[in-house]
Amino acid sequence: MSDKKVRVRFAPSPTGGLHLGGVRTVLFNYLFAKKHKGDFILRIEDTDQNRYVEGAETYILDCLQWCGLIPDESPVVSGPFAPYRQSERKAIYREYAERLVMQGHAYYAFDTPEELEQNRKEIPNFQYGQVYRMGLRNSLSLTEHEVDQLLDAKTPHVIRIKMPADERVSFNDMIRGHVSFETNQVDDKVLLKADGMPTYHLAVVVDDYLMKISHAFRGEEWLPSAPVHLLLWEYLGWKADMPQWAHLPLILKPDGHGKLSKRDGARLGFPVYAMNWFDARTGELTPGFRELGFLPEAFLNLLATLGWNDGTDQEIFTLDELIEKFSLERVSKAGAKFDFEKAKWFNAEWIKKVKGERLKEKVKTILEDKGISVADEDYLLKVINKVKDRCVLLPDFYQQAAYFFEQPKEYDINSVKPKWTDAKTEFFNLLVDKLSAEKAWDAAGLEITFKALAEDKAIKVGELMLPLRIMLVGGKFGPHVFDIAELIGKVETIKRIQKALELFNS
RNA sequence: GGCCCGUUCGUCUAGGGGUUAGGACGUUAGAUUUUCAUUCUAGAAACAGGGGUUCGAUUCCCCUACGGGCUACCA
Repeated sequence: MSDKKVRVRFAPSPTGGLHLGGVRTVLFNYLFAKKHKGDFILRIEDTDQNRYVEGAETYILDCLQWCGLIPDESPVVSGPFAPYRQSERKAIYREYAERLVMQGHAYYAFDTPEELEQNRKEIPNFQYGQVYRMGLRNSLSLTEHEVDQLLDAKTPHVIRIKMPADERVSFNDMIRGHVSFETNQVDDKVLLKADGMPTYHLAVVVDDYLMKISHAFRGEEWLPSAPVHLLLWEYLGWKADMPQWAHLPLILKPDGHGKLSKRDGARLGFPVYAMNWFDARTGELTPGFRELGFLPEAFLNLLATLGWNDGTDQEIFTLDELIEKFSLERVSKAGAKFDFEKAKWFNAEWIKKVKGERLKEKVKTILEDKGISVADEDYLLKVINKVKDRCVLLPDFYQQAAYFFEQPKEYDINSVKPKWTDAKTEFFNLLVDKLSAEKAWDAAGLEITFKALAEDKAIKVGELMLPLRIMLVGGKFGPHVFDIAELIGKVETIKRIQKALELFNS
């Protein structure tokens, strides 16, 4: 690695929500940058007017915010290489494209999209390149005079790279090692579109150069266009400054085949986007990990271990640990199928690991959204610490915590009724008296009182525990019953027993 | 079709010329929990196939198969 400052960039196009794979690319960029005390830049690649979606850029920003992966330079924080939106850099690219034309490494092409479409249909394996370009309308096949005329008449045209014949371009990928391509196999990619906007190919090279990017991470789907980019770096005379590349393995569908897509999430019932994405045009809402109840720590953790490991058995990592331990040599080459079950496991682990305090605001919101008012935050914290080990997703806190704040709405009566007896009614009536007289109100003391009375009445404790649970909780779940009684307090405990007693006896 | 990349339990993966091929999720069985979950213990479960190289290959090489990606004036 050279001694130049590490600068990496995440360069999404604002066309919709941020996909799992996108966030993982951000993560790896971020980890690499922070590990090497470098800069992490966010650059918006909005060169396609047609696919631009309102709100997508804000979404990306919010998403990075949620994950805690904050860029050092971006359209909003700015920096020495602004602007960071390619649409605002439009004028820059033309100059370089023209330069390539002058040097003979690129040329004007006047073919209409329809003509090309026609060719692709009629000629098997049609490629705009070596074989066919002289038969098409461009500044290579036309005379200088004809070209000037077309240009003067403002004929719509693009600029294409002229792929050289019979060359082998190769480079060293940080993940894959040596990769090489035959130039004859690559077509003359469009560099500058008819609307004057650059394509990704030109823009990424120009901006990576201008923004002094040292290492470039992107998905494996970009590997086939690497030779184009490589040649561009060379032709523009920047080869010495070319970033080192790393093509990340893809995240695949859990079942069938192919890249994981938004559709798969809907089909298989799990999120694919980081956060909810609402498409104003279609009115469609695509669910996200955040809203489903994932902690950002867990989300990042599961993404990090999808294609990377530290060589030990450790699976749970904090962001700081990831920064410390991350290394590209340990990124795997093969694509990984996404496993939502394991994703949930990561979240459960993080809910257990994290301090109750960290969960307070989130749980409060969940409860309040369900109409439960949370006045006492210390009490909430106690409740959270009692039940957090039983929650996989944040919304699970509703079921696990609601009964600490209000009487059960529903009772699992069927678990009690068949074995209900008058003796039990008598027991609980006596219990109410005993509890009323209880001085100290703590779980251990309550349990002693309860068991003593049971023995006195000659009823098996086991016969009484479940009814008491149903009385306090409403169902067969939750922590130790006496812990619950202690927390909800004397008055509430007695109230619930009395109310349930009426229900059981009606 | 062409080009490129890849291939260890169902899934994520560790390992690496000589190992009882390790871990995790999930799954199965059991223990603990007078509920449920947690936790704990145990079990089933993998080197795609064929050729080389080698004393020895799952590991290195080649081929095949399979999987994936790209093949737009999209990124």
